[in-house]
Amino acid sequence: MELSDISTEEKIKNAARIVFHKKGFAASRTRDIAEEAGINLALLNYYFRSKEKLFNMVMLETLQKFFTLISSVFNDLNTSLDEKLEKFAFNYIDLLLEEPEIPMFIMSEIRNNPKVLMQKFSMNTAVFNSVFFRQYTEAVQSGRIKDQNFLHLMLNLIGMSAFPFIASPLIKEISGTNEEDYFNLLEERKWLIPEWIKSIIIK
Amino acid sequence: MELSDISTEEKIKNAARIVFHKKGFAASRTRDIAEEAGINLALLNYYFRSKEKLFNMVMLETLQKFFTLISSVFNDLNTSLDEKLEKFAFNYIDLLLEEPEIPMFIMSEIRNNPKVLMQKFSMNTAVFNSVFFRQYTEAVQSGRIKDQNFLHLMLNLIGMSAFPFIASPLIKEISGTNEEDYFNLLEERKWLIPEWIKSIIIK
DNA sequence: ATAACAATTAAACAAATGATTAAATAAATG
DNA sequence: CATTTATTTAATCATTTGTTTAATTGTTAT
Repeated sequence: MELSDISTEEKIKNAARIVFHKKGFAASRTRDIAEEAGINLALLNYYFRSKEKLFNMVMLETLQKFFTLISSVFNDLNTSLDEKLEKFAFNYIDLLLEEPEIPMFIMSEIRNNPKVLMQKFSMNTAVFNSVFFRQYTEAVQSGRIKDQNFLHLMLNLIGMSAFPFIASPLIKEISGTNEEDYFNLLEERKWLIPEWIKSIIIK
Repeated sequence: MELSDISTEEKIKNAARIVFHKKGFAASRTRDIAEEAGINLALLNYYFRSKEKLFNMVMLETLQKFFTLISSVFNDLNTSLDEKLEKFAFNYIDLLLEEPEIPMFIMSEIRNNPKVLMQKFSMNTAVFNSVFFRQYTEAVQSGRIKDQNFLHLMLNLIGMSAFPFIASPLIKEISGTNEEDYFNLLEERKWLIPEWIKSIIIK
């Protein structure tokens, strides 16, 4: 019983993640999720109490994954500023190649739920109190890099990595690029983005 | 009658644009739109035949606005490559400061509707057969700038401009930046992005 | 002014959808 | 084995939501 319990519950959660990530909360039907999971509709409310509770669980795990990655790179005491740029682009794009819907999912859902879910994370610590931030500030003060708002760096680093996934359907359509070529382009960016960022911030 | 007809129809379309842009198709209720327009619910189906038709109209106008801007900058015969970078960042961010929801709206809706709406535009001409593209190719061949896929440039240019709007709620939340400071940051980017792009592509 | 047409409204309909129930089946326990 | 507990299912409920209808009001033209 133990095993099958976990199994069914996991099946639902996995299906919910797939459907919610792809279509967002409002466009996702509980029947879609039940079908995707291959289970009876009522089981969804048996294991989780409502569509909303199930969604919150998926959202929480997704944000967790995102911020765990950020924090582990940005708060590593053993890497330099440059190494952090390299590691972030590489690990983040790698993650998104496995789950390309994550950026769109997070951004589009947060525009509806303002800040409810966010506050459970110590995101400020992960980013703005990070070792990365300290190293950046020091590099500015020592005159090695330009004195630009740290937010610009974050927007450029995260944006350069995530935007190609967010805009993927549009870009593929207008450029006529196929799946494989687009994948190769993203692989290239793992190496190019750190170089680009460096050439942007260096004096 | 003429005047009030147009007025009511416009009221509905404006309300639809506001609601659809903010919440997307699936999360928008026809009743929301009617209320936003200050009209009776039935008038929505009287003037437009369905929620979907109304949505398509809004989507079409939004894409129109976006691609008109792109094309007018990228196909100007009287500006250089560098001037086009400057003009695009400036005009595009200016447009988005007035309607910040546009990027999120376009990207999130296109992930559901694959390519239906897109083909009505000559986007390929606006971007990949553009004067801009030709100037870029020539600059590469003459050895002035690096030989990198044109798509990287497009992703970086559009991404750097649009991503701050897409990620606005998330970034404001984790950085604790208020509305005014974020606005100033975006104003700064109108000037910074062209410089960044140049330093990325220059040899 | 009145007939014809257009615009507006309140009410209702029908389908979709999140949630619940009660019965059936499976598993665990003693 | 008998009983209790957990899981699963089919059917149903209640609400939401896009759309329609029928009546009312407003406008135009003869």
